Amino acid sequence: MKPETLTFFEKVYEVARQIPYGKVTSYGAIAKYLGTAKSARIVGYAMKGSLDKDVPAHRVVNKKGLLTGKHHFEGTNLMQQLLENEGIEVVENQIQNLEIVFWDPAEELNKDS
DNA sequence: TTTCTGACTCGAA
DNA sequence: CTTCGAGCCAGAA
Repeated sequence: MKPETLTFFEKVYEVARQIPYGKVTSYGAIAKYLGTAKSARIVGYAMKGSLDKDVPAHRVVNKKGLLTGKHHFEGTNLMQQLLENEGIEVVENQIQNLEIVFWDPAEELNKDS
């Protein structure tokens, strides 16, 4: 199908949907993978809509591993609970061992899908 | 149509 | 350490 028919949102969903269990990525990483590294904020905006989809939005955090989008989840610690449930350490809204659990779509994902 | 607002990021002051 | 501006795209008013 034509890429032009795919909106930025849809592309974000496809990438986010493929985040492996126990791993996380950043808005910027997804944006960069899509070719628009500077549109990281749009990725975040897209994630908000992804809450109604089969997208593990809780696995997407900002570049520093901070749970900046936790306020968009039901509770104040739901996002953290979900991450910890996957074996990810979260302290003070920040992911621990980020370098270990970080998943870069640009390196682990093929555009050919 | 324009204008504003965001789960962001980087660089500069 | 903090604060600001710019860049990006989509959707609502």
